[in-house]
Amino acid sequence: MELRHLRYFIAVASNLNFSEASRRLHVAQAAISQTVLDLEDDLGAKLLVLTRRSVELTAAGNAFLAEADAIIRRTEEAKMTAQRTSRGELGTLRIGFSPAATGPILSR
Amino acid sequence: MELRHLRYFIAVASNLNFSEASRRLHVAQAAISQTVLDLEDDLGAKLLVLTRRSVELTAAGNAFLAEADAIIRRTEEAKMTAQRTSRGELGTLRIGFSPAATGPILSR
DNA sequence: TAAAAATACTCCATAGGTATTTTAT
DNA sequence: ATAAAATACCTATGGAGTATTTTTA
Repeated sequence: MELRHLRYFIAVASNLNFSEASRRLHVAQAAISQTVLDLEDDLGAKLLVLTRRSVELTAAGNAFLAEADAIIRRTEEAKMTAQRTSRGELGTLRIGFSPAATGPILSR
Repeated sequence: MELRHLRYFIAVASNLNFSEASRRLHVAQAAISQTVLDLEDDLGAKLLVLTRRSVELTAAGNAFLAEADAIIRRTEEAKMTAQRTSRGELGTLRIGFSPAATGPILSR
């Protein structure tokens, strides 16, 4: 499983339509279809049912959609956190005495 | 960013050693090196510093490691949830009257 | 018949392997 | 000199595109 699988599934589940997801993601419909099938195969669970005139989520699909959404959001937060920590906007401020004038008085 | 990046980074950060991560993951050292560099590039933040005789995490690396760990664990939970829901072990039980004997008395 | 998803096939981008170089001590 | 990471290069897997078939209504 890769984030790509989650991103494509979310797009399909959000629109309940593979073709629409294809347009939104700028990825061919066949690629999305294949990726979602691969995901179902990896999970060992059906996520979608193709019904008359539309796509519906199974119970598993519903549950997984919420999880997938949370995971994608978390990856975005993780990226922000890394960037902000890197810039020194986030983290632990440690202040202390140094034995001499050798050590850092501010470190992270 | 894909889960592969997180998995490789976690392995390196856990062992503080690329070669050891390579052995554990059964993936060539060069591939891991490249993947972690790609990750740092994508994030726009250094995660590791190569110091004498070892690898160390930067503050950003430390923060990102915790996030990455949580994300990977969450993907595993999501998979379990989908499987269990699919098997009917998890979900919403809905019981009610049907107008006649036509509708389901148990649905999800 | 129409509209959408699955399948077939092809191609190419890139993940990953091997070999080598660089770096650090 | 040694050990480990980065770089170079090559190969091959599989992601994605186009075209077609299948399915559903």
